[in-house]
Amino acid sequence: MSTPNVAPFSSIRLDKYSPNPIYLQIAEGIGELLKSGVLPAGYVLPPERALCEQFGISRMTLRQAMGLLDREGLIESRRGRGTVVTPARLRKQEQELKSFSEEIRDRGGRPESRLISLELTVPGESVRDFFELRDQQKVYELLRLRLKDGDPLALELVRIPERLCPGLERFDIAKNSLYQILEESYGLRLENCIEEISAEAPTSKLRKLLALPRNAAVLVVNRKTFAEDGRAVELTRSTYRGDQYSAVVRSVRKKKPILRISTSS
Amino acid sequence: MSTPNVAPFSSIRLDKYSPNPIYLQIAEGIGELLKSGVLPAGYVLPPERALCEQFGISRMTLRQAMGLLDREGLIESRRGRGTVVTPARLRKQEQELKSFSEEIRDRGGRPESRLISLELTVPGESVRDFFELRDQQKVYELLRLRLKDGDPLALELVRIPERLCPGLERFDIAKNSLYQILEESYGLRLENCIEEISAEAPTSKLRKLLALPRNAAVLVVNRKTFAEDGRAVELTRSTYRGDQYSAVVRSVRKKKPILRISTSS
DNA sequence: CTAGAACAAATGTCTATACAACTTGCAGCA
DNA sequence: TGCTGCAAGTTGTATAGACATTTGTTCTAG
Repeated sequence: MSTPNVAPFSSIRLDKYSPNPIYLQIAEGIGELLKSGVLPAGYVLPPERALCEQFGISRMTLRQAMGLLDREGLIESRRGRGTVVTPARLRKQEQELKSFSEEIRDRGGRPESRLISLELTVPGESVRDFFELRDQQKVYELLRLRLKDGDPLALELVRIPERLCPGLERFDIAKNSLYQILEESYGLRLENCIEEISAEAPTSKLRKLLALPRNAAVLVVNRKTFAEDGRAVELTRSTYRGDQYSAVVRSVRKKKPILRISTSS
Repeated sequence: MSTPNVAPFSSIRLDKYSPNPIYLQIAEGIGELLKSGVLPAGYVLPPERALCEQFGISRMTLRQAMGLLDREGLIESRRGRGTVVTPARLRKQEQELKSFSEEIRDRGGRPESRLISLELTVPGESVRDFFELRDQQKVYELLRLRLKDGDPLALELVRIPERLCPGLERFDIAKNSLYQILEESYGLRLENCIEEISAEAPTSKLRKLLALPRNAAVLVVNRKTFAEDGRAVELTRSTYRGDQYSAVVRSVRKKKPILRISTSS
């Protein structure tokens, strides 16, 4: 149990003329102290009123900042007792939508991509329904081999409606991230996806492409991606080498009520 | 685009003497209207000041309620414009930690369990490190066959330190949910888990147990479960029939800043 | 010595208000 | 006609204070 001490907070400088509101500056400042470990897990924060005085702000404003930190699971407050720093492993961490390249890089690998084919075709019924297309509206079908550190890791079949990105074939898809092209050149801001992960035995064709050892399985990820406005953007089937790749998922136990105050930009 | 209309909100009754605070009552009331579809996606909520007057509360209190709804992705506010109801598919939905039984039931199946063995053993090094055990401290090893609608679906190996649940063998584990026993009889409140999902080719023993067809793969889920206080509680390896089961994951694109106010109980 | 009362300290809830920043539509002017 | 600028409406940010509720401690009465 550490003693509340105002000293570490003096490093936080408020800029009254910043475009960022005060409560955000406070939250970011304290958040830094928490994430960097300057304030260790179990540390008892000074009472709200002391911090208000320290920063020269009103209590509601401070509580707005504390709400953000609480929402991230960085601190935990209890009425009558005080506010303590949460141990790192209890902090929240949302499942994050990443492109193949982003994910491989996060895992410390070097991603690479080889375009096998790019076609513009009339989709089957299920794909057409998913994208809510009319008859004869086409979709791009992108077949790519994905590599990590030079070795084949996955085969990826991407489907995107032509309507959302006309002229996609003019981009150098092997060089640039597909997500980057969609976001920057077509203004499609991806927001969330749903993935269905299953296991299959590989076909012989796939065995060759991925250089699979005998008796290996593949991990199949079917991803549906949606834009901020809710439109379906992408339907992708990725087939990973089962001996080289695994998906990581983090879940939380459902609570009865809702939680705490924070603020939106 | 619908016209703001105060009428639907008159169904919300506030109880000044309820143990639940006003802002929670408001959030739950409006949340009901949103989730039930009484207020459809795209509906423009009355301005905050109108709602304040309607409910007879101050604006800050109303905004506390709105913050909760925003945090759940049920509504979206824009400065200068107003607040609209979010379409269902854009609403947030946290990845939820479920037991096998809970998950199968949610998918509309009938879960069943057959205990194959229950041993109390001294664990190997990696397991001991994970649970932070001293030499000679033991763990329960539970091997169960899991069935859905009478058919084998998965083989599950659960490891739990004896220290956390001494006398576990006295419970009828086939009948009762293990999670329920841990929570209700040992006070272990599970909070989150991390799962690593991979694909493998089954061993011949596994092929028999799960009645796997020729040339089928298995989906392997390694789950680490933690309690509210951060202690490691459970280490489980589940092996599912690849042709019968798939995992579903929902991810969101990372935003730059943080979001909005809400409150903790 | 203990049980209970009183108190102090901390967070939780709520009010009433003021001003800032953004959006939209409209009036008025060139 | 077309553009500018303004006014009204809406959400975002911030203040200062009051009281409620919970927890832990201290003091007192028995």
